[in-house]
Amino acid sequence: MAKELAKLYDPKNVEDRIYDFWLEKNYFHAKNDPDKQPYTIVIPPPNITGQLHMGHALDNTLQDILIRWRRMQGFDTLWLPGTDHASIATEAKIVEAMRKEGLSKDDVGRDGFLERAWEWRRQYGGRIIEQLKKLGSSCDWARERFTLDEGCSKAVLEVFCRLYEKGLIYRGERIINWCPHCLTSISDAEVEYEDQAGHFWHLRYPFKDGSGYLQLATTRPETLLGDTAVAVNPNDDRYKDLVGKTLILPIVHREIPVIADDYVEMDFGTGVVKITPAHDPNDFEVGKRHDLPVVNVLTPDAKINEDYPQYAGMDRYEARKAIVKDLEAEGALVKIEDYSHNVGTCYRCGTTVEPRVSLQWFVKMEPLAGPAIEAVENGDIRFIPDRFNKNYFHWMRNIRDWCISRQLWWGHRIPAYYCQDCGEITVQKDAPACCPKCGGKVEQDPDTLDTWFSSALWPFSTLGWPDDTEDLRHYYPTSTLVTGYDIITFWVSRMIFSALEYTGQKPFSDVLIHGLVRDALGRKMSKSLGNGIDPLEIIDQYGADALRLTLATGNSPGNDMRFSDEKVSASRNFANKIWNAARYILMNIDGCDVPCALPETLALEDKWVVSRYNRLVKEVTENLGKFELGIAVSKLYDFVWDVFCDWYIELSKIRLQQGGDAAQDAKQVLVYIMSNTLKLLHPFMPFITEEIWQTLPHEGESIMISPWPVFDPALDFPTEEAEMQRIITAIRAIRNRRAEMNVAPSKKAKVFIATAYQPTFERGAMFMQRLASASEVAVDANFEIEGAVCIVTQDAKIFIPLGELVDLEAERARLGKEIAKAQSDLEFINKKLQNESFVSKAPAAVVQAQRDQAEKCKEKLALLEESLAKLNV
RNA sequence: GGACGUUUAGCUCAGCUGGUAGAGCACUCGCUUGACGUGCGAGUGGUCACAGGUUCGAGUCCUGUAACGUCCACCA
Repeated sequence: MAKELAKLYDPKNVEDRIYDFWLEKNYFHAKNDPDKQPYTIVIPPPNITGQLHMGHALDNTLQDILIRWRRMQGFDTLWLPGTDHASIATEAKIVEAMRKEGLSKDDVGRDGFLERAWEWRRQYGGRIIEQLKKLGSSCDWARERFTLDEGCSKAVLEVFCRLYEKGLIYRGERIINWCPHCLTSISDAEVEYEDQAGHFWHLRYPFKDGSGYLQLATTRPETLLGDTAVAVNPNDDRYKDLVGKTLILPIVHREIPVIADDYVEMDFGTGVVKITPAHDPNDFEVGKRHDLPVVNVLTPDAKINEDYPQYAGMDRYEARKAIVKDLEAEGALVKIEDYSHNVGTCYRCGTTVEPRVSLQWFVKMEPLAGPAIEAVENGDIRFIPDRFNKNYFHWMRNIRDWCISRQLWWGHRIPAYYCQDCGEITVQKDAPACCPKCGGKVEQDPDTLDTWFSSALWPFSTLGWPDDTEDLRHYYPTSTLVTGYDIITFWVSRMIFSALEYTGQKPFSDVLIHGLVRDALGRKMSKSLGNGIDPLEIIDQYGADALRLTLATGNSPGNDMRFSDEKVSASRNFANKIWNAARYILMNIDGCDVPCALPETLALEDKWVVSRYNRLVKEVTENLGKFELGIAVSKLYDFVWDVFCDWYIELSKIRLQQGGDAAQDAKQVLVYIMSNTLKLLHPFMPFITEEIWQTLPHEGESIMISPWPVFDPALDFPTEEAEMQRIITAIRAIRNRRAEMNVAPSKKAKVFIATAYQPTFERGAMFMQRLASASEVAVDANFEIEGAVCIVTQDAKIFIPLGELVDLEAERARLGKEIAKAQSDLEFINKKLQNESFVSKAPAAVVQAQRDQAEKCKEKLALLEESLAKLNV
């Protein structure tokens, strides 16, 4: 940075250069220093299909703030980056790309497909990583991982085999959620429910013996093809005698029994339910209890299968129409009612999921959930804010087995081998040459694992587990996980039970939960709405620091936030403000000849700003410790703009103009406060703080590895702070009066101050000259100036002879107003003090404070009245 | 159906363990102030969603209501 700086801060000239400097110096690299306390964050790995969006920007800004802060505090920090292979999302992209070439998965085969997928990952997988760098993320890129890399895959195999041996992974025929578009099973967590308008079709199923019929209703008439029973409640007197009788299923004309099951609600509808075990999860359970046949009527892409030639090939909605028509023709349709119900959809593609019976692999969850619940209950793992405990507990306590097999090719292939001869299942890490039981030929399960199965291992698989590595020993368990509330169930919960089960340790101590970044109108940013804001465009326009500051400002754990251009430009303005404060200091110091330490003697205003700064250190550090990043940054904002720029820099101008020792002291304080404040600001705005810090006198080679400021009791100056505050109050009061009276700032005026704090105001005289347009300042304990404007503060009576400029009437009115205000204030306090129960029950200090205030109020009132009286003379 | 969150100045939001409400933006007035007009100074603007309760005292604690939002469960 040259001495002649541009008036405006231009991030484009700075950010890439600084980032390259950090990389070159290898500052992001975690040294694994056994003498230092570790602080570890593993990144929530973004999908390789993804582009950086605002959610990532927020998530990673928060992580970078924490990491940079802890690094400066002297921790051995590791922020471990990486990406997720995102099985469904990536596979869908590849399939789509192939479709455009006129190819299908079957055309290219498994190996050909995987080749394409890896090529895709080589080409695009690094894209989001480059985008994270633009944000300033100080990740240890040398440790970058990928969920499908060798190490992570090794961990996946290890876990799968261990769980299988322990009986916690099993294969079974269950009803699962099937996405007819992605053509794979998905877990319960991957289903999103939405309200959809639908219908109730009321149907009649006749008895075989011709003795009438049972009436029931369904929202999915097409599943009737797969009905294998009709159920009623065992306690339902209406139907008690009918249980065991046989019905004829309309259209199909198959015989099905009437059964009794508690699952049926008597008071809902007619109290009769058709049971389709193959196509409804509840019916599946009923079917199991009653040993009913499971009749599948749909193909994987949700078309009617070959068993029903008249409908075969129709998709489920076409079939519905056709079947309703046929039911009507057969006289089985009673009526159609409008009905709105919740329908499960695939969280990836939005297609309505189809419950489907199939052979899948599952993780038995109950034994794993126990310790996971306990770890949060006993405080080993903390959610911030803690209200998310409730979500977590609810999910964990009602957990169902986790369907982990996916009918996809892109992912970790299930290490299960089936003997083609004897049917033996062998689960092991390496493919067996032949069946260990009969020596027959074996074939590996074609399916892969749920993406979340590998991300569940992320905090330790990335550190080398299952091997006992140095990194694992030093950096694990990790410290903080930063993520949005939307993936607590998908990811956070699964990491917790996985870590406890496999490593015997928690995966992390604190989980900082943040909300969603919404648009300026509070809407979720989404592709379909087209209201997404591209963080890279914001960076391009305003700079990464401005974006980061915006995301940190007002950020409160767990709460959503709105993003708007106005906020970013306010942040950009703040960056510019800092830039100009630095410019001012650099213009006034001669090169780097100012030591970056406080001078031996501190003037009143120095002590004031140092004391304020010292308190800032404490507040910022404390709030970072509580994950209140928004509060920390707002304290910084206020200090920089209000305390340092608006007051201290203005005050410093007096001594800088005087020159000599006084000027030298002021320069030192300016440099000291500026460079230390930059340190506090660095985690939030890394680029600009580095750029400025490098130009100021400094020790060390980078702000990002400089020591974090520490609260110092020796820098606490409460007396001087209060003293300076009196002067500031007086200056404000004078400016206020002058503004009210429309006195041009260029018009200087004498100021006479009558006060009990004579020394204070004598010291403050020069400040008033500079900042309150005073031509000269006289201080005395008992001034009485005739024909002057009188300003009353709690500490002083200030007279300004502005005779010719004063509108007497206006002044009278104004004084009257002020008296009224003082009176009502006094009244308010007196009312309290006259309240016996207040005086007796409130703490003594509070009562005393009120008494003091009443006294001051009385004094002020007296002064005001006196002034008014004088004016009237 | 269950749980949670939000409701404070025109807008976006702070307000910790209860002691006469704050910031940024917007608005009004003034300013070629030797760092910055992406700026400086001064202002206008709020019965803190509503109703009860606890307390000497409630934006702050408790109970309930309403609106908006989110998550979970789900009756065919």
